[in-house]
Amino acid sequence: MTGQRRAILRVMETATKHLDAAQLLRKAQKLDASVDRSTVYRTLKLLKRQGLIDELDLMHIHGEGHYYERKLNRDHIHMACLRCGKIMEFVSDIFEKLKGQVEKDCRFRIVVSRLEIGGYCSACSK
Amino acid sequence: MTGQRRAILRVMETATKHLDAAQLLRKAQKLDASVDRSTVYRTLKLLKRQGLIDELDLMHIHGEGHYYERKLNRDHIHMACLRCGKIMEFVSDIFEKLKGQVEKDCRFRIVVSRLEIGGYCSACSK
DNA sequence: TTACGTGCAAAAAATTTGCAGTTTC
DNA sequence: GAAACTGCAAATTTTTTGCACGTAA
Repeated sequence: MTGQRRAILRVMETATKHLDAAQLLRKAQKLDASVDRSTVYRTLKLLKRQGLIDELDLMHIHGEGHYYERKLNRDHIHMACLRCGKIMEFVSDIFEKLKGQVEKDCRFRIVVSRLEIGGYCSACSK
Repeated sequence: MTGQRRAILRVMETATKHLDAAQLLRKAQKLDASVDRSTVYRTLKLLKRQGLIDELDLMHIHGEGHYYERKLNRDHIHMACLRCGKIMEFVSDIFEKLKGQVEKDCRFRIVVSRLEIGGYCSACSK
């Protein structure tokens, strides 16, 4: 556990929205100016492998990069408005049921799952 | 409608598995040697916007690129085995129900949705 | 004809790697 | 002290863009 990793983890823990690698780098450098881009990528890969964070695309509304958020107890769906760009989250029992069905019907042991939906939010579909 | 686009479309239509941009380029060039990488990307963007193809990550099992498949009537889930790399598809009524719930409960008009699951297939979890 | 599509080459964006030196435990 | 981690710079990988030319309708 190094100072650089501590800074990156701190940023992930306190983030209020989904961050991409570049944003994460900038924020981590405010806590420890020595943090390098490659350390960010290396740490993200590590956290991903440990299952501590989730990687998102958010429907690539901005660019081709990835976004990250820490994994919480409860999985959630991400919805991205194709017009205003707003990202919404939604927890659903039906989603849990669906995953249960996949595990059972396909005999597939789920490690990670990602449901992203693109469309128009209530404000934008008026 | 140009010869290049025809070649790209033909490849998409006859593909038996998910192709990334580089594979699509190679296959399209076998039909029309003049097809350029940028035309592939431009055509993919077009087809994506028209809702004729879906873009997938397949959990980034190989590299950071995207995969493409033509959109069929019925949406399906993609499962990627983290050990053997096999990609499986699964159609589920519960998935349809989940999307209905999102549209209703969140007043969100769904245009495109993508559910990807990473884990271990039946053969690999033995 | 004329708007749209194309190849080419170069740039941009996103991520990874080799390496020599540092830090953690 | 050994193993793991780091910054740096350069390389890869993936996608996009500008531009002059070509082609479908």
